[in-house]
Amino acid sequence: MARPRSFDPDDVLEIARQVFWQKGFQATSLDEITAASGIAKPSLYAAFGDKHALFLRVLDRYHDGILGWAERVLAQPGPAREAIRQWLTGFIPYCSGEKGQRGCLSINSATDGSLDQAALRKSIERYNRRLEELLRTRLRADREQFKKGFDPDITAHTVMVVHAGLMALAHQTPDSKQVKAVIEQVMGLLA
Amino acid sequence: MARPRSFDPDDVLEIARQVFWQKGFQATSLDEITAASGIAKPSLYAAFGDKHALFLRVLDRYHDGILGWAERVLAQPGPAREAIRQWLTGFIPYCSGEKGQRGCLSINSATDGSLDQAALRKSIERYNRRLEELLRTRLRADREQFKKGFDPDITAHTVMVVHAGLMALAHQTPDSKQVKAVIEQVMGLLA
DNA sequence: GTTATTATGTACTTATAAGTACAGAATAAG
DNA sequence: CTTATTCTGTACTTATAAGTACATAATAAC
Repeated sequence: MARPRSFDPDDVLEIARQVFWQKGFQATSLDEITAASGIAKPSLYAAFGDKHALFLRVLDRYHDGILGWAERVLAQPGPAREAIRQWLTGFIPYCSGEKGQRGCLSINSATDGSLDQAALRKSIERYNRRLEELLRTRLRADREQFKKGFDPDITAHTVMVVHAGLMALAHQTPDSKQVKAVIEQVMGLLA
Repeated sequence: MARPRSFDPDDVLEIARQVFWQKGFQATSLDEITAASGIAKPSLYAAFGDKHALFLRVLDRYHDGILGWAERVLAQPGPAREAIRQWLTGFIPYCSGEKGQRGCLSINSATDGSLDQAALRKSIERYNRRLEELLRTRLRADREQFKKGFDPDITAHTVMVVHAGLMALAHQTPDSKQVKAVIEQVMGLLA
């Protein structure tokens, strides 16, 4: 028995993600988000809390999206090697060329010194832990396909490092061929 | 025939670097730099220009420091493999444990969406190009030490990606043993 | 010592952006 | 239709931080 909300919170989170992703947390003003979304500040504050809380919601959403996708790709039948190759390859559009310029929202946030609040660190940490767990689990399961002495745990972490590196260097708009070549070379470690 | 400057600009750049590195460009106010350095704002403006110009000076200095060190390490006699292992290993204190938390000033800046001014992008691009060139040159020179089909150019870039990844993940304070293990595994690509 | 010149420190202006007060609009229940 | 309740938009307050005006201090040349 009250006036209903005039917008879908998910739509606003989607728009906020675009703005935050483009300019970063600090440099994004709420006025820009109200301009992009058409939602006035009091409504944003009522729905999401302050700027940090809004950003946390956006980041969690971003994490969930990537984790869901990773789960699907890494659960594929066939050799672990191919699943992981496909996982890495899937990032190419996001870490090369024009679209890749903004890099990864999570890594951009992790490297932003002004964002070391506990909640954000926790969200990022959890995301990385889960991603690495997916890789590790898959590599462990297919252990016999690899050479003797193959260490799935270290390899999972190495793949995380490569992924982070590709996303960090994405801001220089590298060529997609170059990214592909690096992935192919790294696949040499999965043997 | 005038009043001499009461401070060494290099000292101020050193202090500014610490503050910028800890908190990031946006979150660092000039008041914090005046507090840390004891130099009042008008003197900073007279000596360095505005905040962006000061940061650019700091970043260039940072780049020069790492490039100088890389040049020394990579010019070492002995196998290229060992030189590069030593180069990567040298970053361990800066990408693990408490001290590693702040990561790499250059990568932190590259991933900061609010910093996409031309001058900064150029400085970072040049830095990365030079580093990769040092690696590539060294790998090319020792080409015969590697297996047939070894590609020094791609490998140089892969090492850059790993380096960037380690620095990006540094903010989670990983264990130095884990970093070491990743480096050792990646060294498997230099064969 | 005087003077021209450049640095320093205080205190200011100005702009921007986070967060909110409040009046009015929209709905569901009765 | 009335009313309680919650949302919306305008306009505000407040804080912070970039950049500067101006008076003063310190030096080198003469």
